[in-house]
Amino acid sequence: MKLNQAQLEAVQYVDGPCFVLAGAGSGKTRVITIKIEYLIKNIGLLPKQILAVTFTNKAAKEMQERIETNIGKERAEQLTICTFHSLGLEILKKEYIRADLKASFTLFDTHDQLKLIDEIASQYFPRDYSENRKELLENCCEYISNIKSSLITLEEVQAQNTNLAKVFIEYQAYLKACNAVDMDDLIYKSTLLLKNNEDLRQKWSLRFAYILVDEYQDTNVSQYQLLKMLSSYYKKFTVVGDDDQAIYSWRGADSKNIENLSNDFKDLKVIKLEQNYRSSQNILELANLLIENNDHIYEKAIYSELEQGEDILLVECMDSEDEARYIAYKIIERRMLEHCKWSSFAILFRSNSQASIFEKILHGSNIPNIVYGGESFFDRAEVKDIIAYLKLIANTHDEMSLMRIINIPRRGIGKETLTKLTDFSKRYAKGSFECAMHTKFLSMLGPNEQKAIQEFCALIIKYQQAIAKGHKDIITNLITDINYSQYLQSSKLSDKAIKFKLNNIQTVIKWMFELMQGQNGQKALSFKDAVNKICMRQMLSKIDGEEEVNAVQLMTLHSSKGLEFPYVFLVGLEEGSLPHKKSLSTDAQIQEERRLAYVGITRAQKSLVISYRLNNKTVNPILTAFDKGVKLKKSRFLDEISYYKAVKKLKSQYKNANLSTEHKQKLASSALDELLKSVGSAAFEGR
DNA sequence: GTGCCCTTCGTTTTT
DNA sequence: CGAAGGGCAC
Repeated sequence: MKLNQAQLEAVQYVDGPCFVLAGAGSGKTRVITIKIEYLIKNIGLLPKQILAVTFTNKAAKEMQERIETNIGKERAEQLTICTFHSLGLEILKKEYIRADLKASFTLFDTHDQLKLIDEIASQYFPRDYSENRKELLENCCEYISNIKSSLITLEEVQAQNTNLAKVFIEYQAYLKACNAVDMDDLIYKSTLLLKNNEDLRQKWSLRFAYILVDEYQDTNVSQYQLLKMLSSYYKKFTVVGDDDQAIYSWRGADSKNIENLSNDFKDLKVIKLEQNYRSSQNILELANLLIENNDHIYEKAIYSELEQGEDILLVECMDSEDEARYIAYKIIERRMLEHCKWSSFAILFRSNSQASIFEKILHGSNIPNIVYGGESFFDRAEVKDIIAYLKLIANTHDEMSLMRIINIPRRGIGKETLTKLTDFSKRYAKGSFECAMHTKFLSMLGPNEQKAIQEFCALIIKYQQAIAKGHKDIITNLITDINYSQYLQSSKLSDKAIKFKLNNIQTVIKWMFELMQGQNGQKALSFKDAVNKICMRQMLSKIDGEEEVNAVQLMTLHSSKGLEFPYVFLVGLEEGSLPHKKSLSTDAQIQEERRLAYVGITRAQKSLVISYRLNNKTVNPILTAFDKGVKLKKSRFLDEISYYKAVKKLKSQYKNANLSTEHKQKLASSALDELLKSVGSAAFEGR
């Protein structure tokens, strides 16, 4: 496929800063990949001089693969294609001394972070803490994250002299004591580092002769500053973005960065990509109608030369279960009409919690499905445990991990001993692990506790030494070494649950192994780097070994960004759900919710089904009492797209009232199951 | 120090 | 209802 005029211009403009305003489905990823190829083949840049920043790991991986097919694996591997966060990690890894870290620094994940903030907040806000802890915690987290994403310095925070500021200062101090950084620090610290040190700025900006940034509308102040500093020598970059798809303002992203760009770079070249190659006319028409209700920085008009396409369906459902059944039915219907992969279907929702009902009904209907994202895997106790072990081995200063696992499995180290340890560590201002090995500390304990502590420390050190000697495979011994399965067995769980948990642990171990071996053309990582990658949720293979499976894709609107699917179901279009009830108060919030809906609609290539529920009845009748507003109201976004005009057909066949018992039965999971069997599901596999 | 029972809560998005 | 975490009793 050839490039159109605008795309070609975007690829060939290499003389200075360039902003590509790329509407949904306008081939922006293609422009980036082809531009990289162009920079190497026509401009003569070396692959290692090029940096491409994406927003998610998934996008980075995809881009890497695409480029590989264009310029060959060997050259593609020398490119730097990563997220802002991994770039930050890279910088901190190289400049750890200047960043006031030890080489073995590790990452605090969201759990560690929350626990720590909880602890600190309880000291500074004792009253609020007992009254509305959750809200307080949320505020503190938000505050800390805001400071970092807005690039506010520690000195500036200190000057605020508020309790929140004190929480921030103590939080940072604790992280430092743990020789750890949090997610936001990866960008915050590396940006400050380059900002305050001319030599480092020089060094890093010399390294990248050309920088490309995808999803630019979702960058925050710190990320933008980082881009500015990294490009300060050559001043050549291309950022690609679409203000209509800005959906991360809650994370500090600010599409004002788009405006700043033209202020900061007077010679900025702006190129608009307005032709959509993804969606049918009907889908695009609907998307445009919706997004017209938002404010825009640059006007743009997306158009498509594709066919009119199928009618968009708007489906009214009784409740979630009906909605899920209807979708299951539609999927099977489609598969009977034409050959298509399960993975051609996507179900998109506002929040992760909406996934489970679809998962359940699809599963009951023998429809393979995969739920993307959702932190559930990393929320499991056994996964947190094993990761804590890995983190502690990588970095013995990590107090959070130490405290988590010092008595898991049970070693007879209880509250008493831990209080002693904490006190000792405070008194001598040393890390707990160091103190735990101190004879003076050990002498304070009874013989059993002494032995337990010593054995624990010896275990950690044993692994550290083995890893230092390069025995990568030793981590596979860790689980047996600590007797984790025995620990699980003593917890009177079912055999099935134990097996499941052990399997989860094996998954983590497998990731570690893969990362350290360097599979899929990735370079082999050190133990410590592998641990950090896992903390960043950057593993090579999927959870449960589910590679690119042929299954219906279930995901949030946020994680659907950048993807496309032939058949899309956009579900739960009700007030409170989309727009979300927590985002109703300001117009800016509503606009962001509207963009979310826009992102959802524009994922669809051929067919789009939008559904909403009439009732909030959950699977659980008792919960209905809890949700006393049983009736749901149609989303305002549905009014805005005035479906009598844009949506060609209003399908209300699924209203409960109109549905005969027989019909309903047919739609029930068991019937779907039979329907599928009677046709022979094997006939529909593949293509 | 461990284990069990009780309360609480279900209200968003992710590197 | 069901998970998860805190508190309390052995």
